[in-house]
Amino acid sequence: MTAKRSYQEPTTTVSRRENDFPSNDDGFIRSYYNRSSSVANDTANKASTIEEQRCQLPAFSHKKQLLYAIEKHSVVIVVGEPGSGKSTQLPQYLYEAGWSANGKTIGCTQPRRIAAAMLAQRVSEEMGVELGTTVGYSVRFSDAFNPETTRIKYLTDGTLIRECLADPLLSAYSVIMVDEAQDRSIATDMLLALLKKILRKRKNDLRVVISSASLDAERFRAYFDSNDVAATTTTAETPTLGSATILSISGRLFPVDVHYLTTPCENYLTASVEAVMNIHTHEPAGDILVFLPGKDDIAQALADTHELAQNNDGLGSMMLVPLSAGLSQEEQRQVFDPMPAGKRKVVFSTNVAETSVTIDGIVYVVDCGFVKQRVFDSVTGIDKLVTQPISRSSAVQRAGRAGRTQPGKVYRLYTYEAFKSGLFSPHDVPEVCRLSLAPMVLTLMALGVNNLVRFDYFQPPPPELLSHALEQLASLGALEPQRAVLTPDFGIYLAELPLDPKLGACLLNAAQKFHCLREALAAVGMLAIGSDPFVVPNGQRAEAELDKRDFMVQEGDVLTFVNALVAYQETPAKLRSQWCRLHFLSSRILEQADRVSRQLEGYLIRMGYSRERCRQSCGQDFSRLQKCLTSGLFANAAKLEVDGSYRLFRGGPALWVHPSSVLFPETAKPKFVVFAEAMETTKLYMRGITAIDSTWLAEVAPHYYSEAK
DNA sequence: TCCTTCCAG
Repeated sequence: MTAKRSYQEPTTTVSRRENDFPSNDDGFIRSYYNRSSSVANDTANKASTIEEQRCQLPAFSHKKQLLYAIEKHSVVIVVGEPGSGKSTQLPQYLYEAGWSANGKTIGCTQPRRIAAAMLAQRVSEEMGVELGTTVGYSVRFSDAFNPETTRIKYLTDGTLIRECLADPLLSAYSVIMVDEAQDRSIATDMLLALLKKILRKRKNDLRVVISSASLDAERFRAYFDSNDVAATTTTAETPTLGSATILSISGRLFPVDVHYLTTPCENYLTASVEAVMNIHTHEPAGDILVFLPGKDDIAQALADTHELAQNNDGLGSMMLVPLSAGLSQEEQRQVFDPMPAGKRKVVFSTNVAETSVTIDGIVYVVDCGFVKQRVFDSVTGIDKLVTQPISRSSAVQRAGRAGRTQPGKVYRLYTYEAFKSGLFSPHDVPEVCRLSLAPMVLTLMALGVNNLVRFDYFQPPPPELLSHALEQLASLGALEPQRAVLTPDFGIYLAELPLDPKLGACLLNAAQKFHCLREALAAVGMLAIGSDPFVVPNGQRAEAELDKRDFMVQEGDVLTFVNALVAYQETPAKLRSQWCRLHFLSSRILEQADRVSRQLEGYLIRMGYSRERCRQSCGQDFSRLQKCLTSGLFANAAKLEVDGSYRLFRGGPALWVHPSSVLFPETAKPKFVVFAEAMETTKLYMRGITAIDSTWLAEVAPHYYSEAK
């Protein structure tokens, strides 16, 4: 039994918050409380027309202001909370005001594919046009637009960056709105920098709208203000434009009461279960959303809550649901199912529910205060998965999930003092400061950015990450010797491929040297997805493992995955999901990998490789495929140690075979391997392992390995 | 003895 935990009285919390929150985030937090809920909500207005609903959105009252700002400034930064209508309305206002009258397009980027598609759907309905005509979208693997007629186009920031490769000035667009810029993904940061560069060349005919949910707007303005946009010639026809200006749009969130622990908890898992039980026994109806760092935590919390609920009479009226990315559509659906009267839904979720997935009807949020984040170590070249305290903006975002449809409450499983202390940084560390930059550097170079150190980044990345990326690209043969220029026979093709450069190199080498594209496309498709297609259903471990033997080969995981994907691709489409169930394979993962490998085949064909070349198989000569994988992954070559771990040739920490690997049993361990990725979780694990012959290293990467060891 | 989340014509 765990000790009872007490929460501060909400009233005390509120008054303390207003008195001594640091002014920096004070405004943000308090804005939840001071929001007048005078704006009627959608359910109360079922009868109102689309046009009436549009007029009720907070964005509507700022329409004139926005249009004026965009007339006079080349960059407008819009700060708007969820529900303000900025993503749906702003592009429409611009369209109505004639910004696309010259045959140009108003683009609006989103960090996520689903958001782009859904917004396009919504806006086409509001405008009464068919999706794909005046309003369209374009994301990877799916689009609906017509270059002739589409005037409002939603796309992912990655797609727009790809469009830059073909049209460096983005001349098809008159306005580009970068939505959700607070996301700070590598793609968003890159896009901001590219747009700043483009603005210098398109002083008067391009407008940029940056929209962000955080109050960090000043930073965006400072960045764009340093652009020399207005400092050039001014004539009557081209009056001087102010550079960047800021506009605020209030949101439609309801007040959320914040509760902190009075004493720190030792274990966020037990604390979160207690919080759920407390809410369930003491609070009125309303669903609960619990934020936890990982899937394991979710499963454990769910089991614990289930047990506690069963042991307490009358508490069985809860419906417990897990939520994380990677669940099937079917599994995700029950998160959205409305509850019958008297039943309370409790969703245990990872970060997906913070931005990607929005669940209606959440009244209570339990926030454990932690998140798992990927961090890349440029010294070892190893990714880590680190559980760490969330940022304050993340805490605000999580809290906001309780106030979408009615006033709510958030229970933070940490103390107010801790929240106020340096433990919670104001913002998340942006991706450019914590991930491998090789893909970004490759794209920037393809766009003609040659001086990567002096490039005008939105936020300059750490030098060691940049030099690691340059070294990696050079070692793969993508750069001219001693020069930061892409090689014409390899580097520029590598930049075309939507892949990590290591995997792209495997693919190009398969086409150019090893003639095994059939399998290489499958291997790279699987590795790009990064998931294990073999599933182990509860209680069927033995059967699943037995069946996996049909695909398993001693050469390792990648070739085993290739066997599974090739077999999947040879199964008639109609039978595939049944075939997957029979063989304990995930049809979702194989379908994704198949889609990626078919898209990559399309790229190769456009590069001039024939369809026959793309279908060329290594047959039973697996060593060709193994060499091909070695040719891209040679920097991740490791040799077996006596304790069963592996070590990189250049030294470094002990690397372990993941228990899910076909090479996990002691007897299966080859002397030498290459792996696709190393990731530190509970231990430092290799992923996507392939057995190799050590003599191949000097053969495929002589510059890296002088001789076999 | 086990992996957070996104994304790329």
